[in-house]
Amino acid sequence: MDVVLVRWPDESQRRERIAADRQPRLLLVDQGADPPFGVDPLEDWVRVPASEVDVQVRMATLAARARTGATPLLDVDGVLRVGSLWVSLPPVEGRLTRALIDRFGAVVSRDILSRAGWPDGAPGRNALDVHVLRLRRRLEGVQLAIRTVRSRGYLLEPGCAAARGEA
Amino acid sequence: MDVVLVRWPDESQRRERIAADRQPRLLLVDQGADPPFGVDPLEDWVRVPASEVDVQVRMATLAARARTGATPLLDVDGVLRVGSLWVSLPPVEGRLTRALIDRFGAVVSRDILSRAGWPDGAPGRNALDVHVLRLRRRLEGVQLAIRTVRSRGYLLEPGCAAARGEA
DNA sequence: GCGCACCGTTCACGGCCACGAAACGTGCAC
DNA sequence: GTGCACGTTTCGTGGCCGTGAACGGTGCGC
Repeated sequence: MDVVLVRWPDESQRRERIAADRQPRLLLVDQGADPPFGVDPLEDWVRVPASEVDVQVRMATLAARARTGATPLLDVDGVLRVGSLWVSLPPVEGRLTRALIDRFGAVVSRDILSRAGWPDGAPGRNALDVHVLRLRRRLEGVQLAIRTVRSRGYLLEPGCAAARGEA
Repeated sequence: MDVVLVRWPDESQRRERIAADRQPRLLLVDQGADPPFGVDPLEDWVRVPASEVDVQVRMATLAARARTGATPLLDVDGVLRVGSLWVSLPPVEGRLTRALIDRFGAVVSRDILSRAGWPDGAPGRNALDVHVLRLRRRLEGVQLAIRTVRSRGYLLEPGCAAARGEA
C-alpha cells in the first residue's frame, strides 16, 4: 500500500479521512506549526523542508509497517493474494480461508469454520482437521500461518518470514 | 516507561540492547548519517540539530505507544495480547490472568485467585501454586512477570525490561 | 543457638482429551 | 489414464490439569 503525503496543518481533515481508512501517511509539517500527536504507527511526520533521503526513509518505514499489518485478500475466483504472492485455493479451503480472513488475527472457532466450509452440513468430525492441515501447507507459500488455539479454534496471522519484514 | 535517547550511528549497539528490552527509544541522527530503517513502532529518529518541540513530540509519541502497548489485554477467546505479542491461555490460567489483570500492578491474594480460577470450589492447596508456576513460564513469552508477595499474594507487572529499570 | 511450622517453588507422574498427520478410497475433470 | 479435491479411518503426540513429594527460605518458640 502506498504512503500518502499530507500537508500539515493545511490538510488536517484529509488526514483524518486517510487515517480512518488505515492508510499509511506522512505529514509534511509547515515551518512554525506544531507537529501532530498520535499513537498510530501508520502515521509519521517530517518538518519541511527536509532532505530527500529523510523523507524516503520515513515513507519506506511506513510502507513496511503497513505491509506487516496488511490483511490478505481473497477474490471470488478462489485466488488468495498477499502482497505480490498468491495461491489458488480449492472450494472448501477457500471458504475456510474467507472465514479466517474475516477475523484476521483473531480466533475463529471450529464451529464457525465448520459452518463456513460446509454450508449444507458438515461431514465427519475430522474433515476440518484435515483441511486445516492441507490449508496450512498451502499458506506457507504466501507467508501466512494458521495457529491453533487449543479447544478454542484457529487464528490466521502473518507467517514468521513476513513478521521479520522479509519480502 | 521513559524514552531513551541514543546517538546514531555512534551508539548503534546500545540501540540493539535497548530494542531487545522493548524500551522506546529516539535516535539522534548525526548530520550526514543515513537514518536507521526498521518497522518497530517503539523506535523513532530525528535529525540533529532539531528544535526542542520536535524532540518533545516524538518522545511523547513513543512514550504513549509504549504505554498502550505494555497494557495486557485478555480477550474472550483466552488470548492474551501485549503489544504485538500474544499467547493463548488454557481455561484455568485464563481465569487467573483475568483476576491479575483486573488489579494490574497490585497484589491479588491467593484467596481471590483461588476463587477466580475455580468458581466451583478449589481443588488441592497445591493446585494454585502449580498453575502460577505454569502461568509464569507462559507469560515470559509476552514480557509479563508474576511477582510473589510473601503471605500476601501475587502481582502482575511488565517483564524484564521494566524490572531492570526499577532495580 | 536449635527445632519446627508455614509458605512457596519445582518436578514427576497419570488420566483425559484435542489435535496432527499419514494412509487410503472415491469421484470428478481433463 | 492421470491428477486433484475431498472424506474417512486410524494412530500418535502433546497439552491441560490435578496430585504427591522433595526442597528451600522465613520467622517463631524454646
